[in-house]
Amino acid sequence: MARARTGPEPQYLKVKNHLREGIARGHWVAGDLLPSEAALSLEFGLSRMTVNRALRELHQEGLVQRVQGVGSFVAQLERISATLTVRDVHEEIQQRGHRHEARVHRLTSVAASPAQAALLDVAPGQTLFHSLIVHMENGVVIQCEERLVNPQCAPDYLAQDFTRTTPTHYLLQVAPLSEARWSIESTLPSAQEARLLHIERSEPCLVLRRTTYSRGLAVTWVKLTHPGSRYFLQGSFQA
Amino acid sequence: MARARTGPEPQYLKVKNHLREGIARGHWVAGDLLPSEAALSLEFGLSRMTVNRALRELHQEGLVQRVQGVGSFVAQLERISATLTVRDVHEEIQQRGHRHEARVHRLTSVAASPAQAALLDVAPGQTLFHSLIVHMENGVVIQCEERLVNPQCAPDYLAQDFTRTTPTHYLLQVAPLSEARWSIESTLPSAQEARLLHIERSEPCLVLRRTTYSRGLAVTWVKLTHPGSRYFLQGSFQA
DNA sequence: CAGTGGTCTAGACCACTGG
DNA sequence: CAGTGGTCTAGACCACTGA
Repeated sequence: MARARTGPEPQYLKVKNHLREGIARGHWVAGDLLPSEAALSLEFGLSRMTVNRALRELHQEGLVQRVQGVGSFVAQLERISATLTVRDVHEEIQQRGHRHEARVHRLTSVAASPAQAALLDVAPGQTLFHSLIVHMENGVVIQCEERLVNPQCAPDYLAQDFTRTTPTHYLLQVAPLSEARWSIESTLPSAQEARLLHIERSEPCLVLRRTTYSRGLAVTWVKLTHPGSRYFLQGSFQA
Repeated sequence: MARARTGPEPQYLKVKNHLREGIARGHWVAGDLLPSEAALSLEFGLSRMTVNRALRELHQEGLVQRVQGVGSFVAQLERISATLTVRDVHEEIQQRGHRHEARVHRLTSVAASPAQAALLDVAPGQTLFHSLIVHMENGVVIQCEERLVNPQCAPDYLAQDFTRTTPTHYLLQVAPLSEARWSIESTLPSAQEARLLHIERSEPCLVLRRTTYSRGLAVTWVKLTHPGSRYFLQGSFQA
């Protein structure tokens, strides 16, 4: 997807880069007023629409603050944002050129406890699917995946072979993703998790919890537990 | 900044929402070909530019895959992305309506060890600034901030009063942010960190490491250590 | 070749801001 | 009021794809 144009650099990108570099070099600092669309149109000899696109995209990227009737300003970068991408384990491991294996420790239906019911926003006692799967990279356990699934959204969940596909992959096919809420924390593993991950109960774990919604319904809740010594998240932020 | 228009919904948003809902409802599923710009122009009675904007923005948001000469497709959402925002501690605590306090335990210059030199991409032995600050929310320690700073980028770093401003805030003023690389992991604290955070050495911590660049130079490296029991990251993903 | 998306123009009308 | 950004049009030319 990276831009692979053969032709010359688009004009709107020239404007974007001009402003981006000016900001990066400190020519304009946070809070400064940038040239207006009209001024940039003249300076670059472009139509206003083209300049507008450059400024609009910088705004979408959070680098520029725009106020109708006033002007465009360099944004206060008090927050540092980055895109956190949570990939499907299978895909992530394969991309590293490694071998992925999964062991299904549990795949059953349960009557929702009050706590479980709250996670998926259903009534206590309602039937839910519950799975517990351990994922291995080249034979080493790196993730323990405990999951609750709303049967309404994926009635055939229990019939899947999760040594051949992953719950994430299956559920995304069955129920198009519309929203997700997640959290990341650091905790000690439960006795069961320690056993499944082959670690001591004293080894810290990176835990990712996520609830996924489709068409306004909570489809699934998942807790992904990783040994802290074998897993971390990373990313970068540009501009 | 949230859209607060008084007038009617813009046309390009109508098209965006139409497509977004179709995807969320499963009318089109991952890999499906969406109507062409020309088709949508006719359907909605809009110019191609307006429809183009709708599709382009959906592409930028990762929901749609576009191939020149072929068409626009519903993207494979194998990855779940979210914007991870790392805020300035001070701002984060104030936003919760709480009181922020900082204690400066170290603020000195050091000769870079080989390991430290590598973090900021300078020569070993070069002078670096080293700070160790503890941040408290309503009197409770929630973050231990260890930082290395390149003196070239912030020569007056040692003269700042970090009980009144934060290093993040100061450095963003002095050296405009152009790039950052970060990682998140779960580890046990060092003896020093445990002491500063008032926790046992057996309590897991959420650790955020980040290197920040300005004008191509590494400005600062920071390690933010949080007690796992008192801190976690969270976020959401839409569309 | 016809159909797609990628870009660009030279206008236009509007809503909003500040003096 | 003049100046700003927000949106929209009806064309245009181009690069790319697949038949």
